[in-house]
Amino acid sequence: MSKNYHHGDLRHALIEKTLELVQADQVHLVGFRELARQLAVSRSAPYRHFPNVEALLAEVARQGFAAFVDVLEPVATVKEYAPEERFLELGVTYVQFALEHSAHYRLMFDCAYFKQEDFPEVQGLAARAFELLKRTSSACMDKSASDRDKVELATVAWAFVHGLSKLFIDGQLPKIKNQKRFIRSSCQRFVKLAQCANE
Amino acid sequence: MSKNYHHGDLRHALIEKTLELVQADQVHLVGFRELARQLAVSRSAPYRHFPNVEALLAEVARQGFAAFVDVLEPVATVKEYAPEERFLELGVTYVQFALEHSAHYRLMFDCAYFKQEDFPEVQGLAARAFELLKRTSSACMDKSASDRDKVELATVAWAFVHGLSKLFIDGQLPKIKNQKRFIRSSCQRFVKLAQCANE
DNA sequence: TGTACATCAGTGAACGCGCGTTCACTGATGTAC
DNA sequence: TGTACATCAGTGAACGCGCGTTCACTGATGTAC
Repeated sequence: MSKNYHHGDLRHALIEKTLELVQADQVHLVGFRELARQLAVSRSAPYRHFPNVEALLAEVARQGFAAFVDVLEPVATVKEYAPEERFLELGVTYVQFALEHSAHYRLMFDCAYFKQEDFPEVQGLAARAFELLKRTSSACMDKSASDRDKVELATVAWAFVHGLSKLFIDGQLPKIKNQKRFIRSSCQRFVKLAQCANE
Repeated sequence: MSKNYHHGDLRHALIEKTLELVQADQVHLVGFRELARQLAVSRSAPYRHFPNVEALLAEVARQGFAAFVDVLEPVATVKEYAPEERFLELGVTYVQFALEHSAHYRLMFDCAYFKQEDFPEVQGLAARAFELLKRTSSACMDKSASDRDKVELATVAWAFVHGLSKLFIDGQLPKIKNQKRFIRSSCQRFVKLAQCANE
């Protein structure tokens, strides 16, 4: 494989470079010209792999969601856990994924980058993630709980983990010493909420 | 005041138009040229009022934070309320402000628009808002609670209201029938959490 | 094993566009006398 | 009350820039015979 002409795996390189720029708070630089420049490739080369920038961003988000579901699903299905334990671990896993893959997380949930409705595969994966959350939180409720209540609890839980992730990622929190410990303990507080909801 | 030459209050008009575009999910259109076009004014007119677009966005955010603090502060200082009541009302007020002023809220908390560290006045107002939240949530805790615990509870509360606001604003929630009622009831659930934290 | 050919991935020039910003200018407004 | 002048807010032409996108092209790779 020649080093000068055929890049080898430009498609993959475009995706990686995009993540790198997002991570470095430089989304405004994500564009075919700039990417081509940074990858030392001609301006028009990216068009071999994506019809336009939006499609590239959507593909990155899709991969992010796929990885997200892959990480959450096993946690949501551990049979040995009690419902509250599963709920807790799912929350912790959610926030940790967001922090470890912050560039992905940003692209996944910031509607400014691409129109989710134009990419049904992305929507499908996002819906699966929410379903996992709903199923796991619902398992902590009384069997008599209405579907409306279940959706509400899932939404409240989602708001919490999403908000926490966003504040961390955007650097808006006052410094916290032991981040992992903080995430776990705040999620623990949160699970109690589900128990209160039954009362 | 001539209608054709002197605009009258271009500064104000620029701010309003910016909010209008953000509200309509068209932040990408916010720029001096486009604003000038929409306000039927020459390209260079905006420079009479702001040195650059970032300064305009920061000013809009500053006004947003000022209004935010103005709305939260009275709620946080109602003496007739019990601590838990104040905490609850503050949360409800927070989310309602975010939804009623969603364009402002976006500019206030999305770090992509301008560098907050370059605008100390904005930072100061943001810090005041967090202080209000911290003071109000702390009042619900045992007197023996450490400052660390107080910051933690405030952060958890912030994560929740911020996450809920963001999900609503970005249209990522499944449809909810009675939005106001939902906000109140989920904040109520949340306040119980503060009580649990004392146990 | 060698050659001919199809295919694929990247090139580089070119088009048109919108942006930010500067600058000498001018019309409108307010103020001093 | 009227005039002269300073000041302010907007004009419009111009500069340079980076972007997305198209298009005819060519070098590299793989495959069939």
